[in-house]
Amino acid sequence: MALAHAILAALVHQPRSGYDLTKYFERSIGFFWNASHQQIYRELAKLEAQNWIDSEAIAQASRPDKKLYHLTPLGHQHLTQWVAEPCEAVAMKDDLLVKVFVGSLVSTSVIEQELARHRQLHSEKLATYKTIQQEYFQAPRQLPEVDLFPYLTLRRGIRHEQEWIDWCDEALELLTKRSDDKPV
Amino acid sequence: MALAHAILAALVHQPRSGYDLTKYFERSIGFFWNASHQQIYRELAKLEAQNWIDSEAIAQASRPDKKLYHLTPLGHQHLTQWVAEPCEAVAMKDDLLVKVFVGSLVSTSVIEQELARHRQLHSEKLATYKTIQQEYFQAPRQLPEVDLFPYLTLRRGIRHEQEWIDWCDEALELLTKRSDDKPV
DNA sequence: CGCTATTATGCAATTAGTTGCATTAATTGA
DNA sequence: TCAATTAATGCAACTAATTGCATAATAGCG
Repeated sequence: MALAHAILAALVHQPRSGYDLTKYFERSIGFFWNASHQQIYRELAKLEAQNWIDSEAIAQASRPDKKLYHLTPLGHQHLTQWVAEPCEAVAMKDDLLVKVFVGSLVSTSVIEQELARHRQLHSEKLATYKTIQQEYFQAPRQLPEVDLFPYLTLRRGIRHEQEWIDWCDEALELLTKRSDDKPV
Repeated sequence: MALAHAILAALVHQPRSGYDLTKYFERSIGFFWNASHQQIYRELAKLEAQNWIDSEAIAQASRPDKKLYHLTPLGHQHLTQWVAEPCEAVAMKDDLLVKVFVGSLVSTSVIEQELARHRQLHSEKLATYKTIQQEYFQAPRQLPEVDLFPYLTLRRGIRHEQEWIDWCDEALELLTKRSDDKPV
């Protein structure tokens, strides 16, 4: 049910259309919960049927019409309740690690290249996060509470990407040192 | 298709039964790819039908009989090919972060308690990983290549859990400092 | 005028994962 | 001897997610 709740969370401060939500799930909340537009539209229909959200048809002149979804009091209540519930720690699930685990099946350079590539991907993501941090969160201790929480999730993103980079470096160092010892 | 490949990976060095695999997915490879026994048995049937693995019936006196699954040359070939393919970075997906994101909906202490609880869960996991490290990987630079790769995945686990703990600490520090300023 | 991009919404099929239930056999401890 | 635990395997129903396809309207460019 977490997609449902992620959508409710995205509607707390403002109404959004399915399209808006799709965009929103490509940044912000999408940094730790992603969903395709197909998923989002399907879920919106369910949520509206349950009366956790309702929709407002907006006719637009310069663009196709849209439906703006608002959180209902019932939806707000359910979201609040869900936030207060404890949840389990999610387990890692990462195919790259499965590949590394049996990395001895292929040439070391294949793994090295893949690690270098992922290091690059993560450092790009880190740069994105750091830009957001600099633009919106200059003085975290002065933030109003509503903004402190999103800031904390951004901090998690930054730490996460940094951790990835550091691990890639450690792994690459160990692998390259080894291939120095045993050249092909 | 990654569960299929995770199973193949688990069978590279030795044959295992569905039950063995279930146990294996509770540790080792399961630290970064988990699966229930129902999933595993279903997948084993598929893999055998594709001839990527084959089974050997083992009659046991002191226990129920079992089926030992072996990787076939075809399965080995597909696994090797899959390992060599590049893969995408997996996005984070974590309900705790969704909850923190809209943490302002509930009392700060609710979030603080949840963060403290997760900090505990992650430090327990970290302790598990560190024990494994000490028992099996004393001298990483002297490891044969086959063991170096699993060691690298363990290192990732350790860094990951440490990163979680550090983030929880940072978050708790920011939240408690704030609640000092504005007591209820 | 036609092409591409953007905005906007959705259905259908398939694959992956979760949850609940079920069975058989032996071991161990009360 | 009975109950609980461990070893062992699996089906069925349901939910969640991915993939592929489809449509429609407008804007902007050449």
